[in-house]
Amino acid sequence: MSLMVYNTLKREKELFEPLHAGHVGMYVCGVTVYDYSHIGHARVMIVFDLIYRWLMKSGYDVDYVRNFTDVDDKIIARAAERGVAIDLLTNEMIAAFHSDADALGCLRPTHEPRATDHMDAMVAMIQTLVEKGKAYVADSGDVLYAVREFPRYGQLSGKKIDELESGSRVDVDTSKRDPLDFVLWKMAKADEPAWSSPWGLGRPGWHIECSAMSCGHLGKSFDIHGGGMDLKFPHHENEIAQAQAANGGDFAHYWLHNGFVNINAEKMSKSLGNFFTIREVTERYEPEVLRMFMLTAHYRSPLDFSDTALDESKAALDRLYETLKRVHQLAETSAALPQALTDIAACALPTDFCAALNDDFNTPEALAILFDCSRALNKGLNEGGDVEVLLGQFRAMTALLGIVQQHADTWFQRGDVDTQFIEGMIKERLLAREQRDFSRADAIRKELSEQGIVLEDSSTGTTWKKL
RNA sequence: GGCAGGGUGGCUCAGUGGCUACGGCGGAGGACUGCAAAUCCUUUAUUCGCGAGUUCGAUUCUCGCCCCUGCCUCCA
Repeated sequence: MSLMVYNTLKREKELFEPLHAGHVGMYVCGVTVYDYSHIGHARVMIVFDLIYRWLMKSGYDVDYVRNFTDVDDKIIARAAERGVAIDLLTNEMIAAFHSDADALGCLRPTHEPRATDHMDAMVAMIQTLVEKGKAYVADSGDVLYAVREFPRYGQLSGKKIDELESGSRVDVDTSKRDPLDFVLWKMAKADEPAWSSPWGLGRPGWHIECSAMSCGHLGKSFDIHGGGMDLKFPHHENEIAQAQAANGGDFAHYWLHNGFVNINAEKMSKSLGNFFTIREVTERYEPEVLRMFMLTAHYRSPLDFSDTALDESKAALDRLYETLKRVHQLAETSAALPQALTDIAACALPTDFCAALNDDFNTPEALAILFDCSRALNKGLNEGGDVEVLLGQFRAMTALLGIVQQHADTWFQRGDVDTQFIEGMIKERLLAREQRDFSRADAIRKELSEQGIVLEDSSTGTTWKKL
């Protein structure tokens, strides 16, 4: 089966063919670590985590690199504001990022470089650009990239230099040869962190960081470069210009961009105040709900965030967990544990599920297949048929998507609950039912229900869950 | 203004040149149950923004129009 991916550079889906057989190099732009990550970041983490998982499942040896931008104006400002050292702030935010990503079920990339650990590579790349006449030292002392010296500038975004300049909102900086020229090396101001370079003390511009880190880990040419839609221009455009001009290689072959998380159909942003951090959301919803929510839409589509949408994702997930719960019940009563419960690696994915993911990572379609499987499984469980194959598929699909990874009881019985009290009430109700004292039984159920506890009677006994 | 991507049932979200337009949420009816819950079954868009064209046939291709979002400044 072959993987088709939408390549922003070509503006069409194309067959994915890695540079080196059996191996994939993937670089994804990470975050600037000056604050907690928001749900927009969560989308990038989850989207590329899924892509990472699918590439590995497809048999590729994947080098997945995601950076941390740990030197930047915002970081400097935030550290000053808080009166703490920059390291302290960035280390704290990186730790927070990891705990968020882990909670969302994202696997750690193979490499997570920090910009400050790659200064030499950045300086070297800038030096090459200066030597090749693609960059120059401006009157301000900053080193700038000369966009006019790179004829293919605009290949990714489809923008033309002249069109960009007419109606441009860029403030004209007189030290620039062209208003679009961007900073490669910024001269240090007093009290700012600085590194030495042939042009004096300073620090790198944002764009060169990613070019240096990606090429440093993956080579001059590699397979996939990803990031959020808004990074297409100017960030990725500039990365291409730098890397191609400096290395002469073709840089990344496939450019993948995920759509935005919107609030009320508008882009989430701090200026609009419609901004949620991952931890704010996961305080109110299980992290898996957020992950599920991200998978319900195709990765390139915009995704409207709301409590209603989250509630729907929660409901959808509950449905899947109901199936799992029944499987657990089956396992408890049957002599031999189904292999699918003990050995997920041995479980095969359905062909149409694979086809969905091979079609530009179509997770909504993949989920539809999962739900079909869930229904078939429920039915098989109802009718007492052989469900081994279906169960294996169910487990394999949920494992790949990174959802339904908890025990059903953990999922349904979480939160503030007095288990002993509930179990006691259930026993009392059972007794009442045996004596056909249904009004007493119903009173017990009502009392529990008022505490958000729902009872479910089945042939194997009564179970409960918390709403 | 330039560039990019959209408009599919009450909501959400897939998809295809032609068989009954995927799935989830919600609604209705039924089976099961002492009654529920959960589950299963049935049902819920003569129709895919509007108009025209291509075609034997278009929601799917082409053109025009209307509307929405993003990028063009830091941004996932």
